[in-house]
Amino acid sequence: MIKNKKIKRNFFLQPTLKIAKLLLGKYIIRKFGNNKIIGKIVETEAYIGPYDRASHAYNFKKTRRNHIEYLEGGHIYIYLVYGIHWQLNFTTAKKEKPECVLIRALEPVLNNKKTEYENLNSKQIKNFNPTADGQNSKLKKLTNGPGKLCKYLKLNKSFYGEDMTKSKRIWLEDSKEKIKSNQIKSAPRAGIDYAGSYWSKKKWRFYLKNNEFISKH
DNA sequence: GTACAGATTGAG
DNA sequence: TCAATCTGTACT
Repeated sequence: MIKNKKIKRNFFLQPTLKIAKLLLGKYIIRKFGNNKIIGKIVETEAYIGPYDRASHAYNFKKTRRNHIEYLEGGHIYIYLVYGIHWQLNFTTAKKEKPECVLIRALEPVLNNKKTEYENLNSKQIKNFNPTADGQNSKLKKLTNGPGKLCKYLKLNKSFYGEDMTKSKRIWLEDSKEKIKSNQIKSAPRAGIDYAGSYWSKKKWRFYLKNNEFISKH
């Protein structure tokens, strides 16, 4: 359940690995017109530049694409991979420390107001039962990957550098439930073999145990 | 300038 | 298994 409490700056200034875990169970609220698109975070990955070889900011690398990583925690770092898919990250740590957390999967939240579900009609939403659906549930496929959740939340380059603590169109809210440490699983990060085995084996990917919406990998 | 790979996805 | 095709890097 969503706790009507917006996440503030201090949250994003904690150690990055801690934030990656604390983000699990929190809610991304995306205001779109008169609607709210809401998703519960169920999978994240930490990237700790400049010493993390898998990070875009390895060795203090700074490019037109990644310079926003150097901002104070709480900003959106969004970029295009493979020329097609947007990837949503939140910056963490203090200014000039290029650390961030990638959001890899969400669980869509059915809002009692009108929530937008692309590719789903009202009948499908009504009939959806998250505990009884099969592998081919359309809703399940909607947000179980970093590129897909950006499409679901209608995010694009215009969110580059957006401040999550000030924005009127996207922010984070806390959960009423407390996530216990035994509900959190960790695993190696996805798609970073180029960084070498030392970094690609680091278990800096976190997800909620037994959640139906985590990404395939 | 050209070549190539990547924090991915969906179709076949 | 493969193609979609933007961004950054390593070369001519």
